[in-house]
Amino acid sequence: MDQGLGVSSGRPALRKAEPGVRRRQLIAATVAVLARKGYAALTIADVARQAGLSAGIVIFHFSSKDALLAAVLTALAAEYRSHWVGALGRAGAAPAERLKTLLLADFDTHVFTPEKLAAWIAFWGEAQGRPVYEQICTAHDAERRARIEELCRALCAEGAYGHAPGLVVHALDSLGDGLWLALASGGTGHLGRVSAGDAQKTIMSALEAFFPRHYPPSG
Amino acid sequence: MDQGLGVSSGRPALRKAEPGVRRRQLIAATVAVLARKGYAALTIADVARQAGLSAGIVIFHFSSKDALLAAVLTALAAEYRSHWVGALGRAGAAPAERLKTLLLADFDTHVFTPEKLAAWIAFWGEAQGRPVYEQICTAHDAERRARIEELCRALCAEGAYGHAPGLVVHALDSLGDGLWLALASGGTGHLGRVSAGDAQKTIMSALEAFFPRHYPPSG
Amino acid sequence: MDQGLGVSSGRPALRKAEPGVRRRQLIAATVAVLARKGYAALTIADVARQAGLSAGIVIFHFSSKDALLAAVLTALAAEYRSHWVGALGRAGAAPAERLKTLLLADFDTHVFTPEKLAAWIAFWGEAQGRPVYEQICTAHDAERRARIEELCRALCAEGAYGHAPGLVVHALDSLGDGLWLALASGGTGHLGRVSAGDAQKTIMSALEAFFPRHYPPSG
Amino acid sequence: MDQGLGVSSGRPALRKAEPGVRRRQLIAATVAVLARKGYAALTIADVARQAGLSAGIVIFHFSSKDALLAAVLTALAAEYRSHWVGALGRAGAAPAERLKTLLLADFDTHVFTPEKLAAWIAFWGEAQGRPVYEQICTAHDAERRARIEELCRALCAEGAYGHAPGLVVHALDSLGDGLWLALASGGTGHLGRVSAGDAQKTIMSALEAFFPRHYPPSG
DNA sequence: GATGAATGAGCCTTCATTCAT
DNA sequence: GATGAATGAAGGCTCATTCAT
Repeated sequence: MDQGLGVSSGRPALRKAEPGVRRRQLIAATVAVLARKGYAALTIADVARQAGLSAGIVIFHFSSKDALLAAVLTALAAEYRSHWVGALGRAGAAPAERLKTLLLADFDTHVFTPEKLAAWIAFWGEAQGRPVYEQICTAHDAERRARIEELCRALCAEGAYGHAPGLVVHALDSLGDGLWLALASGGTGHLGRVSAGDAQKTIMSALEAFFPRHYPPSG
Repeated sequence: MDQGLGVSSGRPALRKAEPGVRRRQLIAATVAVLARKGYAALTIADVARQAGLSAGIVIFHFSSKDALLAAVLTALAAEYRSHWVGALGRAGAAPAERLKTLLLADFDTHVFTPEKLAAWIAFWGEAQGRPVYEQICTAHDAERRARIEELCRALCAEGAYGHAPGLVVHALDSLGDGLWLALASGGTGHLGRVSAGDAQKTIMSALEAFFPRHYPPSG
Repeated sequence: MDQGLGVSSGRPALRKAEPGVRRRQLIAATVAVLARKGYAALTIADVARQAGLSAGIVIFHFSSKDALLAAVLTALAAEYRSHWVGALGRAGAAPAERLKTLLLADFDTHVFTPEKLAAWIAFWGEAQGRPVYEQICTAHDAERRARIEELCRALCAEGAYGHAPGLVVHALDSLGDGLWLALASGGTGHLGRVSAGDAQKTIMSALEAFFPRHYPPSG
Repeated sequence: MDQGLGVSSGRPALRKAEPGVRRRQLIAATVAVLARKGYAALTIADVARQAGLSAGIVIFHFSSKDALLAAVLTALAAEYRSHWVGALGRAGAAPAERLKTLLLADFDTHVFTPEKLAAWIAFWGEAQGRPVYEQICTAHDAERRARIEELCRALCAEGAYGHAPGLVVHALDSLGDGLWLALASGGTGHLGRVSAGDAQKTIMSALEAFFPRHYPPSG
């Protein structure tokens, strides 16, 4: 359910909204602008217009454009983490199921809308030379990667595959990022227009290839 | 051999350089600034300073900042294509060798320096809403993808793997992009610091998983 | 005794303060900010923070920032006048004593704190082009100057000094202003750090020089 | 002769003016605006308009508004110093003549136009809390004050006046500042409109009072 | 070709003022 | 009376672009 950045923007401004609502509204508006115009072209005026508010209020709530963008990335990262943690919580105990759940969660279109994907990519592009952005992501990423690693090691041990688990982890993790890229940019990522479902099928085909005894090939 | 963007920047300006040299010099300077400051923060003045020239001359040679950036991306794409085309030309006739050659070529550190990778990522991040950038990449990418697809189909047919070739192509292509991301941003892409060699090993482990009869596992 | 601007600022806001208290509190806060940040950098938010109140209430009580500042200057001028008028009221009948009392009253540290001096100087600096400020001061100043002139003429007549009384008045009046400047800015006014006592001694040395028969040299 | 800040403003902009001319022109324009609108109300746009140039060029030459204002004060201080140093150079050897020359030099209307006086006062008003401004003035002031002190001590010794020389110095120095204030603000300084000639007469009357044997009373 | 002063559009940010609560 | 979110008008500053030299 959309509790995070899903505040629909464009509504008329209400005076005295309860605390936090304005921030969420402005963060959602920023994501929308980020997806539409990219990072470099985004202006505070765009965000304000998107939210149906004035430019002054953006600074009032976030102090600066930089702080707003950092808050947006933080919110995206928090929502991302809370999604995969939740999915893992609802998954069974079998490592194979858990790994599949974790990897496919990235392509749940209910949460990761094209807009949010585009916002992510925009941040990736600007992360170089902006240690702030890298730091915001790194903590969460490390946690998720550790889960993937645990599960891959469990599967490798159970299935006696002979893979170097580190490389498999690296491959599955990078594959996910690459698929997001392909999904978001539909062309820049070397591929034609693909859907989230295609990405999930691709993830599965990789799992089948790496761990055939745990994921019996469907084809 | 085409050294493309290899013109070292920062050298003192030479008067009366033959046409084309200045352009290459400025493109190399732009790549350097892109890697250091990212797309959004790049200014014409930065590029000029990096090249040891004046801001006016940048506009003189490229008409506008947008045109400069388009020229940079075009040059990167041309160099990229010429590299894999060349590698494929030097490879043998066996599909397995050709596929490996093609995929590993992306991580030849002689050509794809960290600086250039960073520049690529910067463009990816800004590609949304800038059809110009997508168009520049798409033509070349489609060509490379067609080669990968041919080779994968050949391997699938030869090895009777039962994979859906389309998914494998998608996986291998996206994996490459994800690895570039990991390589360039060392953390943002869900991963710790990795080397180009790690990326190549990871590619190989995927090839071994998808096509075990063609790439006998090394572990 | 009228303590004027002596309401200490920074205290927690009291609800339902009787009218006039809030105004005095805000005026005192403004003086404090004026002394700390100067005229140009003063903001309503600063004043409100200094008073422990909100920005809205400042406008509520004074209608506008300009009106607040005019009220502050008016209050300073009123307090200034009431001080020298009171001092003169307590002085004897002899012109020499009365002149000395009047001139030294400007340096009574009990009333003219460094904070208030700084606020005065800030207004002086901004008085050009702001006729409002000049008007507020002129009326009171003229009155005080008339007293000085009366007394100087009396002394000149009594002592047969041969001075042009107008020039002596001008000198004594300007000297007072110059000493305030030196006192307030401790360096900008051509002088090192000086105390109010030094200023009073300097005033006395001028009186001794101009009217030696009335103020027998102490040195 | 007016070499300092005397570049007349308002002239049409010439391309490629020799270096330093634009800076002087902009400093002169700033002085004019400072005199007309005061420190707080001065904007970069005002300065540019006064100089007949664009706002951008002000930043181009001075980096920031603060740096421009510091440059203006520095220029005023340098011109001030060079004026009294020059006057002293042209004066005779007698301390009495030298002191008179030094003190009256402050009121040479050829150099210290009403505009410049107003600019000085504006800086004095803002000097509190701006250590930059105080520092710029202090060095020069200390030097001038040392000269006054030397001369006063010489006169006191020669004339056996019995004054405390320190107080006389303080009085003469502060009197000068106070007279500038009176001159510049014509009312705020407790006085009606006065001329530079009045100020010089007032200075002379103080010298006559302090050192009657050196400056025989004219009245 | 090359330079760099100059312009002007547009952005971020500040801040006095308003007003619903 | 009092608060503080919200607005809107500037203002300082950046930067792509122009152009005289």
